[in-house]
Amino acid sequence: MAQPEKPGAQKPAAETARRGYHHGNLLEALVEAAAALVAERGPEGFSMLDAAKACGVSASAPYKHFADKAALLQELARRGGQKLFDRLGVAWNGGRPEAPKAFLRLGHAYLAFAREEPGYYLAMFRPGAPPPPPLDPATSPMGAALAALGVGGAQGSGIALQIWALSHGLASLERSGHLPMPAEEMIDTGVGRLLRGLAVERGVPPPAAPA
Amino acid sequence: MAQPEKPGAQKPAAETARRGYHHGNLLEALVEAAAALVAERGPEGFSMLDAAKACGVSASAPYKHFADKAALLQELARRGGQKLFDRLGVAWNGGRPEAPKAFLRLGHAYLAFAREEPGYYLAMFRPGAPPPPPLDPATSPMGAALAALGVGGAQGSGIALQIWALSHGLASLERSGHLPMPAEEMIDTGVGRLLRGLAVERGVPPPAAPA
DNA sequence: TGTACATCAGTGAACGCGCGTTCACTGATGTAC
DNA sequence: TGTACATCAGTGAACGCGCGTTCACTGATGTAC
Repeated sequence: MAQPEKPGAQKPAAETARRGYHHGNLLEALVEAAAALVAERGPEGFSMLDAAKACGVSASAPYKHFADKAALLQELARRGGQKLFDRLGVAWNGGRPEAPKAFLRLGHAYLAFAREEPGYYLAMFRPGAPPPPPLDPATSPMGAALAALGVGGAQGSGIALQIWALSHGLASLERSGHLPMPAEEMIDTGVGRLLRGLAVERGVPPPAAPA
Repeated sequence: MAQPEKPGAQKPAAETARRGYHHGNLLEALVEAAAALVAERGPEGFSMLDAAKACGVSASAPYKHFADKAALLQELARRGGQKLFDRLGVAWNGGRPEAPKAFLRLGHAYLAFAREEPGYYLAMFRPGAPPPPPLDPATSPMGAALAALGVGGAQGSGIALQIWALSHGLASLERSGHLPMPAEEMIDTGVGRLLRGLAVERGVPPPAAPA
């Protein structure tokens, strides 16, 4: 499944470069091309033919690597989950053990992912995608992330889910052009308010608003 | 544009009922059919032919009322904006002048709209939809709503936008099956926390958590 | 009340297109001897 | 080092389909006289 990168094999602009009859790394190139196309036109606006064309390959070649179009999109979503999971983990660990800082970084990482990897992001949340078992750590990336962070499941205060929902909403609204101010600002004040609100709820002194 | 309802013209299951050569209210029926189809299969999974079929009409009939497919989807989004605007207004006014209550109702109304009118909701926020000028009250439904509520624009505390983003995120995550608990619960505690956090920020006594 | 006519919402056949997918094939690669 | 062969990632022609859209038409409706 995982194609190890050969040491000497640099490939800038991998999609268009062909090295002869065999492509060499068509599977990877197809995923990248799909991500770019989905980013451009949305999950439904992309076609197998376009992906093949972007890789400089005949229309039937992709079927040597993916059973059908749905399989390619699913792989895109799967990888998106992995990428997001990695980013969230780095962000969280970079902020621990200060909860406010960690949660803030989590939100920023989420926004950055949606912005920098729109193809993967859209593939993950496309309408009609097979819904994962809710927050099952085995299949849902956020489930895995939240579980790994020790804040998942239905048993907690819900603060992690609220920060996730806020981030997700901001990312979506930014994408569709509805936000009149930078999403980062909204995350900063929003996460601060959620955490301070939670502290008040629990009767502990609320953390100060960060600079 | 607005087709006044004839007093005696009851129309249960309007789409399928034909009264002869002329449909009588094809435009309305097409919009309703489109909403149902989009709800079922997503904004890209619906076709003009399906809409026509659902109305019991030939494939070319819709073009007497809409220039093309995009025009139908746009009309769907426009009406969705109107419906949402109406719901939000009712919710807000039903909670005023108590801000916590009003904001809570706002969030619930948003969730209810996404749940009960998924066709309109998806049409409004479909990827690739022409982005409205950000929160322009003239064209953006939320812009109009927020402006009417006196909380819009970039000048405020951003609390309205945060509640919107939280609601939007929860609605989207619920749709895609990612939420492990009822969205209403998350709204209740989330809005409470945001408002209490804002109060702390401003140095005023925070509102108690509602029952 | 009856006829002529303008209007216009519908029909249905036809088009061109792009897409997903198949299938028999062929060229390149690597391994066995 | 050289030849035979298995493997398999590619080709390219072909298919069937559904869709968006057009066009000349026709049936129903309402108004003028």
